[in-house]
Parts: sequence; C-alpha cells; structure tokens
Amino acid sequence: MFMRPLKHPVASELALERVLYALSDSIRLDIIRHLARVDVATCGELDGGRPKSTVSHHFKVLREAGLVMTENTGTSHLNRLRSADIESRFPGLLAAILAQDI
Amino acid sequence: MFMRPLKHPVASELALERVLYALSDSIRLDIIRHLARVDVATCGELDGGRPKSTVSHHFKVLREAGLVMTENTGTSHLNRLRSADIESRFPGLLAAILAQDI
DNA sequence: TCGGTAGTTCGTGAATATACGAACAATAGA
DNA sequence: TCTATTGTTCGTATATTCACGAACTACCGA
Repeated sequence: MFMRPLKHPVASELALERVLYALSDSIRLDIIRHLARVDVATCGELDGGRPKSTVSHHFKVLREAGLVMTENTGTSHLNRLRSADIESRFPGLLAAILAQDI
Repeated sequence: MFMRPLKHPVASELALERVLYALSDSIRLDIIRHLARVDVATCGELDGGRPKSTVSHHFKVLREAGLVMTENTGTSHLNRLRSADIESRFPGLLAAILAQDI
C-alpha cells in the first residue's frame, strides 16, 4: 500500500558535525551541488553511472544529516536540497560551502 | 638531534572534502574553536583529559587537512589555526563554520 | 495480471577510522 | 647525567564506512 517512510530529521535537530561529515565525500558533495542548481532531481539523474545500491547509500547519509528531502512520487523519488531548513539551523553555512567551486 | 618535521600541506593544495571531514568530529571541532579564540595553544591545553595518543591522532588529522600548523618549540608544540591559508583557499568557509556556535 | 522501472534494504568483504597503552624522541632543568 | 615533561609513533582491537550484487517493495502501463 504505502512505502516505509524515509527518515528526515527536523531542522532543529540537525547536527553540525553530521552535516560536515555528509559533505566530506566527493560523491555526496557533487549531489548537493547538483541539487543546489536544479532544485529537484531523481536519484537516477544523480547516479553518475554508479550502482543503485551505492547511490542509495549516499542519499541515505545525506537524508539522515538533514541535507536532502526525498519525496516519494510514483516509482521515482524526488530529491530536494533542504535549503531553508539548513539556513535556519546553520545560517550562511551551506552558501559558504557551495561558494567553493573546486 | 632534530625531530622529524610534521607535515603541513601548502595552502593551494588544501582539499575541501578533507577540511570538512576534519571538522566533522566533535573533538576536532572543539580544538579548532578553541584555537580560533586563543590564537596559540599547546596540545596539552586542548586535550580535554584524553590520552595523549588520542589527542595526537586528532591533531594529525587537523594538520594533514591543513587546518592547524604545529610549531615545535622546546618540549611543547605550539598549535595555530591556519586562518589566512584557509581563507585564501576557501574564502568565508571557516568563518561560516565557526559562526555556528552550537 | 504481468512485466518493467525506480529505489531501498540486506549481506558481505575490504578499507578506514578510532581509542589507547606502550615505547620512543626531544628538550629543559636540577 | 638523570629525570620529568610534551608529544609522536607503533601496535592492536574495535567500530564505522564504503562498494556492490542480490533480493525486495512500490508503482505504473500494457
């Protein structure tokens, strides 16, 4: 009937260390950079040719850090950057990281 | 005669992922926060009662990420935050992270 | 109802990270 | 020279992370 809902921490419970850790991996950082541009994307659009289970793992890390919100629509999942939540909890942080374009 | 010199990457070679990873640990983040206030401190002043080998490990991670410069003076080591180097490589990044005071 | 598609979850093996005692190195001072 | 002080390095045990195939779930369309 319905899928097990994916866990998303509320904005007030985001932990700085967890956010920094989630962003300390190139694959995940690329996903976040991409989401910052396109606003919404499915997992498949961001897989870079990697196996689904690998990509799913990284999305889980991003979700549990509170960086990404995954909405279940039909067979695909729509991922969004939780910009407002992150900004309210850690003002200026995400912008400063995304400004580093190397 | 002289001690094996500790490795410190040059500013241009700092990697964003490595910096974020180094800061994704509470102990290391606390060390960086402390150094941002006092400007210079020995390892012992920042150990929080932990064993020396544990503290030394965390300093090594911070040094190799390019966040901390350790200068060998006498029997103690003076640690400094490499603020200028980090700022030149990643403008605004450190300030944004240190501004999160949780 | 039968595929096909999109992702998640599980299980396993390999790689990394962590904590910390013990041994070591360098220096300062008695 | 002997000893205390500061940290590093080594070794080891434990824990966490990562990659990825395989099985599973949910949904859509024919």
